[in-house]
Amino acid sequence: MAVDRDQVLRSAAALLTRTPTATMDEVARAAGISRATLHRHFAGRDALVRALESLGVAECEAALDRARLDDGPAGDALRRLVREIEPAAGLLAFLYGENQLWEDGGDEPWARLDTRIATVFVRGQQSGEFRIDLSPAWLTEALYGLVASCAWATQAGRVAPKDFTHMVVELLLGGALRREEP
Amino acid sequence: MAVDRDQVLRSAAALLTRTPTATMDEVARAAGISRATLHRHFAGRDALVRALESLGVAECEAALDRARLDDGPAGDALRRLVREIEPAAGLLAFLYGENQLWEDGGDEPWARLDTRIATVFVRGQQSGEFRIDLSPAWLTEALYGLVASCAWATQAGRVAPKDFTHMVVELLLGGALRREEP
DNA sequence: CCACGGTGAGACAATCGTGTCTCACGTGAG
DNA sequence: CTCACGTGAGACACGATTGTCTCACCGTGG
Repeated sequence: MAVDRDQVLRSAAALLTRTPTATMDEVARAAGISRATLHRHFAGRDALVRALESLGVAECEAALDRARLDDGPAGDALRRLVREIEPAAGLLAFLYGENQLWEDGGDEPWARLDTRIATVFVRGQQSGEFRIDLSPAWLTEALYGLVASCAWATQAGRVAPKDFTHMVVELLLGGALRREEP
Repeated sequence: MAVDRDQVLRSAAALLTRTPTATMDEVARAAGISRATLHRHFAGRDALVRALESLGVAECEAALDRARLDDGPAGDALRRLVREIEPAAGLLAFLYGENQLWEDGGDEPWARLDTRIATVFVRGQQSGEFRIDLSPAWLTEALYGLVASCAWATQAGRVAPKDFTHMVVELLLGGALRREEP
C-alpha cells in the first residue's frame, strides 16, 4: 500500500511541466493519491519542488554519465548528451522556468552540472572544433534554453517528438546557415 | 499628477521579468504608486498581464518593422531583427515564460508575429541560404528561446549585455561548430 | 483472529493575495 | 479663493491555498 514516492514525483513533474501553477490538490489527484498522503510524503509545496529539483539533477547527472562527455570529439559528446537528456527534457523545462524566480541560494547542485557541461565546450574550443567567440557559459545556457524550448514546442505540437534530438543538436552545433561541403 | 501608464507598464515588466510571482502590491511599489492607484489603471492582475502582452506585441511588431525582414539576405535580416528586438528582450522573456501556462486562447496576436518571423526562415531556405532540415516553426521557437535565455543570462550576470546580439545571432545562424573558411 | 501501519476523506483554522470601499490630502484649473 | 480631480493610505470582506488534525477503512503480518 505504501505510495511509490518516485512515481508520485514523476506524475507531479509531468503535471507541473504543463501547469506550473497547479495546486497541491491537483498534484495529488494527478498522482492518484489524496492530498493528505501527498502532504505526508512532502511537507509542503516547497519540499515538493525541491524534491523535483533533486530528481532533475539526478537525471541530468545520470545523463551526463551515460553520455561519456570526455570521450571522442566534443561535437559527438554533445550529441550523446542531448540524446540522453531528452527523457528528462520536460522536467528540465519546468525547473528551468522555475529557477528564474529563485535568485537566492540553492544553486550548488546546478553549478556542478553547469561546470561539467561547460567543460565540453571548453574542450571543443581548445581542440579547434568549436568557435571561440561564443563563451562556454553562454553555450551552456543556450543548451538549457534550447532543450526547454524544444520540450515546450513538442508539448504544444509545434515539433514532432521524434525530431527532438536532431532539432536541438543540429541548431546548437551547426546553426541555421547552410554549411558548405568541405 | 496623472500616472504615466506607460512608465508603470515598463517598471512592471522589469519587475515581473525578474520575479514572475510578484504581488500587485510589489508591482505598485516598484512603479512608485499605491496599490489603489495601480488597480484604478489595471482592473486586476490579468488586465495588467494582458496590457504587458500588448506592449510586448507592439514592441515586437515595431522591431520587425525596423528590421525590414524582406530586404536583402535572410541572414542579415535576422541579424537586424535580433538587434532591434534586444531592448524588448526582458519583456519578451517574461511573456515567453508566462505563455507556457496559458494553453487557452488569446494567441492571435502572437500568431501574426510567428508568421512574420517564420517567413524569414522560409525565405532563407528557399534561397538556399538556410539549411532545410530544421523547420521554420522550430527555428522561430528557438529564436524566442535563445532571446529569453540570453536575457535571463544577462540579468544573472553570466553574459555581458553588450554581447547580447552577437551571442544570440551567431549561435542561431552559425552554431557552435567552427566554420571552415570557404 | 487481531493489531498495526498506511491511506482516503473531510473538517478546520490560518495565511495570503485580491478586489472594493472610504476618507483625507494636495494640486491645478477656473 | 474654491472646487474638482486624482492620489495615498488604510480598512474590510472574500476566495483560494495551505498546513494540520481527526476518524474510518483496509490490507498485511503476526
